[in-house]
Amino acid sequence: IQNHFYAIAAEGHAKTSTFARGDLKRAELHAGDVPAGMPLCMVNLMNKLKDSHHLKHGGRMQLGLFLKSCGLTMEESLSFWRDEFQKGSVASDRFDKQYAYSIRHTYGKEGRRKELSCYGCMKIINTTPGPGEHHGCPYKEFSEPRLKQSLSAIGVPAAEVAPIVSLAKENHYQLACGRTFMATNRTDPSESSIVVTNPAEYFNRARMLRREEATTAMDVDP
RNA sequence: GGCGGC
DNA sequence: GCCGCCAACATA
Ligand code: SF4
Repeated sequence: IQNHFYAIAAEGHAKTSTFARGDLKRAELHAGDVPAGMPLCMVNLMNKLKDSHHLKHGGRMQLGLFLKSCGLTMEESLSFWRDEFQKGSVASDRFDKQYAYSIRHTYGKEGRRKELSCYGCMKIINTTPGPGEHHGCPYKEFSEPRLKQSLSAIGVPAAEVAPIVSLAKENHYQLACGRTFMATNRTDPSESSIVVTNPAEYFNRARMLRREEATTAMDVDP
């Protein structure tokens, strides 16, 4: 038996399955900052974006819908992408013509007016990035040295890197990702393993845990 | 990125 | 070259 991601929702309709909308704010993404608690696939896209000031279509979809589910409003998303692309070779007038419509569309403000939500892990894992693309799941796509380096970079303790890489090598990507979650968050000790199914849920739950920790710390030290 | 229109 | 429209999810 493996603990599922929603194991905490023991109550009647505590309802975490359709993970609550996150509360990520535009200000947390300033200056190319990568907010703590993001899964490796999204950290990777954030880094590539801040590095090259651009992402191909697949990357924009994967990261854009993720940020939306993390809580960015449409205005915040437009601001974020416009500013980031503007640091590269896409001036704001070209951005408005070439990229803004698609963002409004995912927020249900154009065409059929239907909102989209974050890709699930299955879809991301089953997508293979081509040359110059950085979407997809790092636990599947990265070479072993690169995965090790990336895990260290997001704060996984040295002793935890090997077991995670091992899970990834056995093609247990979502388990590897769950183990990374456990290695970088104060999870319930009763959880022996975690299968990550959705990146936004990963992030929103990481923030919940950090918030809980911050408030309990304040209670102890008033 | 795909489809479509001029 | 200009432009519009689309995709996701879980759930019964
Ligand atoms: S398992 Fe899911 S969340 Fe974790 S890196 Fe892969 S796709 Fe992203």
